[in-house]
Amino acid sequence: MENFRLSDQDRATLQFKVTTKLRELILKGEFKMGERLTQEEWAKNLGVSRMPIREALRQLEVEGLVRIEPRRGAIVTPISAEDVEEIYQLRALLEGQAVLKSLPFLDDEDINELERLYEKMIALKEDEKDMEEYMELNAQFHHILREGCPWRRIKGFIDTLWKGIPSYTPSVLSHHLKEAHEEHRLMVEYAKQKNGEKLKEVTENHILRTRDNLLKMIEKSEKIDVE
Amino acid sequence: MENFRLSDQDRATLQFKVTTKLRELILKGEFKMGERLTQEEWAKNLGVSRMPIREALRQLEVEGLVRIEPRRGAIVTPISAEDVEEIYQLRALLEGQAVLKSLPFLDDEDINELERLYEKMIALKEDEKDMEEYMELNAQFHHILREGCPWRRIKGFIDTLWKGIPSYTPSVLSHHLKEAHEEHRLMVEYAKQKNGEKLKEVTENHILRTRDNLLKMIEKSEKIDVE
DNA sequence: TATTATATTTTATACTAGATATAAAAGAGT
DNA sequence: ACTCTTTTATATCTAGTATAAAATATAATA
Repeated sequence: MENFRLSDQDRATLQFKVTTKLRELILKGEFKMGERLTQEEWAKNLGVSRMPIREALRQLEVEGLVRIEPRRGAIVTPISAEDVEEIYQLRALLEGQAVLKSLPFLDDEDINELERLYEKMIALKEDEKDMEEYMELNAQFHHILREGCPWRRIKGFIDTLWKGIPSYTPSVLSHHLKEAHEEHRLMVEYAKQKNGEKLKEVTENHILRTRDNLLKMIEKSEKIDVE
Repeated sequence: MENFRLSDQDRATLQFKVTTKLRELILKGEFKMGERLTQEEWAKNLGVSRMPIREALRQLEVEGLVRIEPRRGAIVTPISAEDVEEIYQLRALLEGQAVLKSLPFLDDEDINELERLYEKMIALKEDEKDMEEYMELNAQFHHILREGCPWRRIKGFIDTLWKGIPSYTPSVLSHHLKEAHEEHRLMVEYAKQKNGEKLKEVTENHILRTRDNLLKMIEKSEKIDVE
């Protein structure tokens, strides 16, 4: 009983739920490229009025998942390999900077939490159930690292990028686990040493390597689709 | 008659106008720190219903100008020196990357437009009226430079940062004009040469130097306020 | 009397639903 | 094939209702 962090504030508003639901559907690939998302249709589908849908769409526009044209509506713009490249390269750029600014503000409690999460991650098995858990722990790990950063905007941008990351199958993930574990270990190490520059460096490399692994996987799976 | 660029798409919706208006008011410092912005009050003030206000606030939240607490409403969070530091440092980071990715996609027409804008800027006088013109030309100049970049998200982030920049008095600006002119000249030069790395470098330095000038000015003006 | 707890009123947001305006599509006429 | 009109679909806006938080008043206890 030590973690009081709210999962995402207690945003129990309808608008928040609708945003989460639609984001999930888009990232799962439930919409075709360029498909139009009509407000009334989805209001019916989700059993709410049109306004929460409207507001959700406006937020998803900022996240880059839909494009809104005035008086024309929302057009879904799903994720391509180019998007993965963009998201991860920007994450490297921004999270590198964020952890550097964050580190001086992290206390012993935070560092302990990092280590605890690291231990949990290396203890996981590589089956489907545990990979979901891994995703969650990994997100928490990175979140704590940047949390101390006093810059509001950079944290907002990074959160947006995280929300735009499609969820990948366990097989994709398990391939990069060994490397990821070692990088995470180094990150904890440098955080303990309060070595900001080194922490920034390994964070950037960690994210860029993840990008390379994902792109390789996507390339492979696209080839299989064609055959 | 060669410039068909729409000022910001022809977003003639009420919601767009309201967002623009409220953003302007916040950046002008018309609200006190932490002041609550009630929907109904501003609906009356602007002569519209509450919904366009709601949507505007949600967008301004993403831009970091207000904070929305569920069932409590919008709280204005104005700009501090720390914010200026953050905005310009992030602009350097992101615009540097964006122009690098953009340059290969810029055609001769774009480069000519850059040069034309540069010529216009150096021809301006340093009085108030012309400084407003300078701000506009400068924004267009930077916009064209990054426009070719195929990454949606980075351009969205940069646009957000630009929207959050408070407008400064001519006296602040005129102090850095000579340096800015020289940097802009170099940027045109490197763009012509298709030298992406150099362009990135000078763009970053240009923005960071602007940051330093602004911070010095803010420091000075804050001292005057205290006396 | 002061102070805490509880009930009531007030205020503002979140939501629903209906009216309006606008843009794309279909159809009629040249 | 092209322009103009009509239709239809759908986003945008207004207005009214419900609900939650905050403020105030009332009661109870030390």
